[in-house]
Amino acid sequence: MEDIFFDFEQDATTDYAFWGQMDPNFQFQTQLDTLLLDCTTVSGQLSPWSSFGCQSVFPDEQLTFTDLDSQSPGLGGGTEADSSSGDENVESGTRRSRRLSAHPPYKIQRHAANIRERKRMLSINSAFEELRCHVPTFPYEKRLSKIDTLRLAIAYIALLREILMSGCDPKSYVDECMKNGYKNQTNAIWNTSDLTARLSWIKWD
DNA sequence: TAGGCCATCTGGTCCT
DNA sequence: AGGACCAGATGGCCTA
Repeated sequence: MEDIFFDFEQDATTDYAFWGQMDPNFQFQTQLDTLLLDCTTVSGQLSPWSSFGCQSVFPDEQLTFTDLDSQSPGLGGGTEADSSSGDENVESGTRRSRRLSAHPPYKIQRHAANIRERKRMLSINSAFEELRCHVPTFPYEKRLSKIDTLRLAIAYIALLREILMSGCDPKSYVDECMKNGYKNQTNAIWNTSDLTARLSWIKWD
């Protein structure tokens, strides 16, 4: 019996490693997260996912907008810096317009937009973090990437739907899949022996 | 070292 | 008008 492939690059099972190692940007991320969560507390506008506890153990530190300015990897070192660094050789329209528009009010608006964008991305990331908590993973598996998280979630939902439609006991259904291979109608691509193996870790009681 | 993944900045577009 | 959303560009980190 052949496996159905959900095509998750299939490498997730081959390069297991302990994950959760310290992110090199952890300190900055922590401060930024704290700031943005503080903003959320005030405004209450962040995604509902942001209230979940996945990142709740960070030290309680304060960060000002000035700190953001100085610590952000991109600010001061990225395209904005390039456009004002005196590189006269490049005079593309984009650069020219950027240079002309880099007056203080614009920069303030741009900086505010950057902060909103970072906040938006953080809310997306916290949603991904929450989703990671809901898809089956091995205890020793490395952290799923965003794309793998989405694909595994799709495969997982498809399998759950089929279990529901079958009316079988979920554990028996998974056992049957492990034994005989898994067939479904979707054309999603993920090695289902991986998926069912993951599901075998679930305590069904 | 190349490739994958990610965070960030940025400008454009859409929406309220 | 201002904010949300989006996609492209860029650079850093990590791993095979």
